[in-house]
Amino acid sequence: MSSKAKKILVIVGPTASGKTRLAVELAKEHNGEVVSADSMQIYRGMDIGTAKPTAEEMGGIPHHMIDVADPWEDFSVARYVAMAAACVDNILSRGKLPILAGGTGLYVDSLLSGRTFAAFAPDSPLRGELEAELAQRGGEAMLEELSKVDPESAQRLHPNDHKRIVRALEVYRSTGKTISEHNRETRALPPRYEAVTIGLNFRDRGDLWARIDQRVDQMAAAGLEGEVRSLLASGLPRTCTAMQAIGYKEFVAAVEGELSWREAEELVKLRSRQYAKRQLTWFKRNRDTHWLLWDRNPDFGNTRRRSTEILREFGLG
RNA sequence: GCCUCUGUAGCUCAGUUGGUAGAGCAGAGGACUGAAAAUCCUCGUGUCGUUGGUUCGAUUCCGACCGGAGGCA
Repeated sequence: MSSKAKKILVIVGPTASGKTRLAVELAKEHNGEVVSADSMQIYRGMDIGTAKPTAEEMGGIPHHMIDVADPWEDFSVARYVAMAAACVDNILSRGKLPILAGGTGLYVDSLLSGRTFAAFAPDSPLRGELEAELAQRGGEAMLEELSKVDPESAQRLHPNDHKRIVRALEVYRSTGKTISEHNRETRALPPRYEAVTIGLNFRDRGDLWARIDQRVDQMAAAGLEGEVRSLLASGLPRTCTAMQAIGYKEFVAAVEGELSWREAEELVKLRSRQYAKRQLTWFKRNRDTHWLLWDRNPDFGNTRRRSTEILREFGLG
């Protein structure tokens, strides 16, 4: 591994903010390849509802980390980082510019930070046991138990945050190390890449919402119902991670008659707006992001020029 | 036309035996280290339809009017 800084471009932003298109345009201009950072586009067979770029939208630019898992598989950040880092390194080794583009903040940050993950099998029965224990004893009791070994985490976590309580106990019981220790160690690691980050968003939130609504309408028109039906027909369990995706879980409910199609579509729009807000909360945390804000109608020409300036300042392009 | 019910936060509704009101959802903000499109936390003043009356005091009681739903002619 070379000590030379590995420079990459990162494009983040809420859903429907234009990341995919900007990434492709910049890849063409700067000899780049796109690495997706999207927790749902990794799944094969989930195309319409995840707004996966079509061959036409890719415009001949290689895209990585799309269609790398089957929907019934358990995926994870750890797996993402391992695979995505290999892609990025490979692109760099060929002298091209890696463009990391996606809306899953945890994946983006984990890849860039150099974070490592404890070596243990995530599919051990431990998690299920802990969940059962928590369901029986309650969050307070489990937090109290956690506080015996890891008071720091116990204090940080809310009794209702079951997922993270289980996770903290899981890490401790399977590695003998507390999650606080683990986090402290990984935070001290040097970043894996030197990144310039461009953030895409609309100046007026109402415009983003209109874009989201429009996109959901397009997904429905493009046949999301058929996609969901064939996933269900393949025997995919509806409790798997992939079926938690916005657009899929609501359409599954419609297929099963729990919601009308109209209600399902409205719910997808609502959940997408709420998701976009959470994404913004995450991305705003990075103070180094260069935000480029759209007016109602995105002007890609102008944004491409400004992106190129940002890349130059960073020593790329 | 008459009778009954109804009008409270953006929406659906509680409630105040008269002392100006609170939930869920929506919305806003935040968190986030192996499920992350997941998960979790915080935030509730609004002419209590309008207008008269009774009262120290009315969103609450009474009347009229306006809007909505239903019933009878």
